[in-house]
Amino acid sequence: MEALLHNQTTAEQAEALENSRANPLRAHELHSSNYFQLLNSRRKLPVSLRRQEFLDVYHDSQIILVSGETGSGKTTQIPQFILFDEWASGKKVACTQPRRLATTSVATRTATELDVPLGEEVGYSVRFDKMTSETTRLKYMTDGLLLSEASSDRDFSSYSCVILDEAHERTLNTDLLMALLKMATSRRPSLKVVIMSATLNIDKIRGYFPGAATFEISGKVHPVQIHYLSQSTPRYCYCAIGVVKHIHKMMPEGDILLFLPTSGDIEMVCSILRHHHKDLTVIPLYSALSRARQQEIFKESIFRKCIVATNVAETSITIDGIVYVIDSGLEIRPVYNPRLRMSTVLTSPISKASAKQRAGRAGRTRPGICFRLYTEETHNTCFIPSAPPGILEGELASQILLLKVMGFDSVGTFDFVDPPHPEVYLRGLQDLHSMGYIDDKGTITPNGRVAARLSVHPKWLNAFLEGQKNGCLREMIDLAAIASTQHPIFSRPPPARFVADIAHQRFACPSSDHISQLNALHAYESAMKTENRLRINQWCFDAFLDRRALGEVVRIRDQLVTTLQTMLNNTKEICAPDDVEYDTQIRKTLARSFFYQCAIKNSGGNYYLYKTVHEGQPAGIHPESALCWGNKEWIVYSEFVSSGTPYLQTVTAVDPAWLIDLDFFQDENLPKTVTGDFKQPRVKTSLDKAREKTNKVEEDLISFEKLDLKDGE
DNA sequence: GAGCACTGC
Repeated sequence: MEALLHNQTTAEQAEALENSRANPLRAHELHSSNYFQLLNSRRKLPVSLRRQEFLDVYHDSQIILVSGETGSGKTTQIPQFILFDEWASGKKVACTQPRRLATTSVATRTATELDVPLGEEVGYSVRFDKMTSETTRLKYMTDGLLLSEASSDRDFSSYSCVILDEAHERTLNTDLLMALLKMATSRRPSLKVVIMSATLNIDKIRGYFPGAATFEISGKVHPVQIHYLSQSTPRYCYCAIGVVKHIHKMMPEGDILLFLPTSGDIEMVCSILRHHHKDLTVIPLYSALSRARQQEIFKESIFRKCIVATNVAETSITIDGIVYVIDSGLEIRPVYNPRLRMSTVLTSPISKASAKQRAGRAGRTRPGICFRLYTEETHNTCFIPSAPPGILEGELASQILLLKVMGFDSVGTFDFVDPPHPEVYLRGLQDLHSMGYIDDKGTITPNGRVAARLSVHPKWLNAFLEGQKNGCLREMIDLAAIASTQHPIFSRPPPARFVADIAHQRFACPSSDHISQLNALHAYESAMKTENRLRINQWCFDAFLDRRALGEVVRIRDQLVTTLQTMLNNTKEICAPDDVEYDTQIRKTLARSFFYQCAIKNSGGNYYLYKTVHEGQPAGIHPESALCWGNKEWIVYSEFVSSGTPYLQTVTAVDPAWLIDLDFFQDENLPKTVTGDFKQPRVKTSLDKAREKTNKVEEDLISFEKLDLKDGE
């Protein structure tokens, strides 16, 4: 490698080094025989044939856009090309992925290809899992992790090149990184940036980097024949069942992948399919399932497999051997409503890009067929080209705070690929201000700096400070960790939902769901001390607690404890679970730190039991809550979500006396009397009707013949 | 007249 000149290498030089008996990255070691076998197949990849061309482009530009479909080998090969070219720089090459699993598996693959132990020259870094060392020169990492590194080093000074992979997905983190890298390149001329994306959405990104060079690679995929319905149907579940039946009875072997929007649909379709086809292996797949149950899809089966999945199978989990894809054309999408501070989820049509991606899942190993349960016209006229970027869909308070802590003050005029909606931005600023993290001028405060360093939502810092006063800081940290896991700790598997509810009773606190959660977490931790590993699984199973989620809670909690060590050292815990005051102190702390998320009994209306104080929005309490009967006057809530019906989730009863001295309640915000009828007529959409029908289990399934499928494309 | 997904720090 010593012979290679920084940013002046040729493909010939690099390939000569790759061909040599000794490993160029580890001069004293010889290549294994497996290495040469792999090298042989790598050289046949479309991208490898154009290495010199790529290097020419790379040498001439600071920013390079690489577009190419799956199967081009760009994710594993391009970083290696760059690694050789940047070797002499002495700095690292970073390659980001939007997901943890992709990060670790692609790093493992690349380390094998370069014939080095994972964690040495090639490593990865994701939250809670690092495989890197001083010798690491090529580092795969999640986009979120690079972003958090950037918060203390906005010049990316330890890297000579940053590669953002899957940029077309436009995750919030990737978008932020693109903005930060664009600025960093003007400050650091030696920093190279490579944006890798699928071909479909590249125009927007190209417009964002006007001077960037482009490099396009063709992919190697098998053709997929597309069939559309000639007439659309609201009964997508039954339609799907009909198509599965047709494929299973009439078509040659090959596994089936069916995309449905919700886990409820999936469980229903699975049970009907299992009932009617004993010679078909039917497997549900969605992210809330345990790892073990997700692994079922990879198991060998003597029968044809039919995997019924949500979006997870679109990007996160790839399954080989799929020949038939059935696409309902629907998905669940979360959208944040800044005006109501409410997150909503709705079933909506997917994008053309998603439809293409879903169809592509049929052609991974050989030519396949995709059945789309919508008409060609629907696809062409109703589907948007690609999913909206994440930055337009969510709440942005933590991202604004991050940019402020990095020293970018006028975030409103910040140069993004897509600037966030002004209302979301203003709401974020307003929230940060009311939490005391920015001052009247919009400058970050000392508390704001601490909050930005937390790995949970910044709003939790106020709960920690309040907890410190009331002697329940540890409990607040536990609650912050529980709120940050991706799955609830209380497991409610569909077939045993009500059994689970009964099992959860042993943890229930009648006045607070937060305390119920703490009870469950603490019971789990004491079980961890006394039971062995195998027994703990059984213990969680019996208690209907999600072990994966609890494990994650403990890891997040420990991370928070490390970040907040000084604060904890200065805090005396005066509360213990057997204290009479324990519950009261926790509820009081929650009340005083989440006062802007409180709701009051809605005496005027009988349709929604509560209304939020801040927004005056009527809502019910989620049926999972112990407080759902509405026997408490004042509550604070953790989440306000709507999937049609607005629900307050994870609620705690509070005493209004705890709130009265807060600034927030000294003005007109405090309702003296609650009047008014909040009963609102709701309009039923066609999707609602569709759902209703599919939820009724009927025996007369639509037979495939009646569907009248016609050939498309 | 409704207990809907998926990522990341």
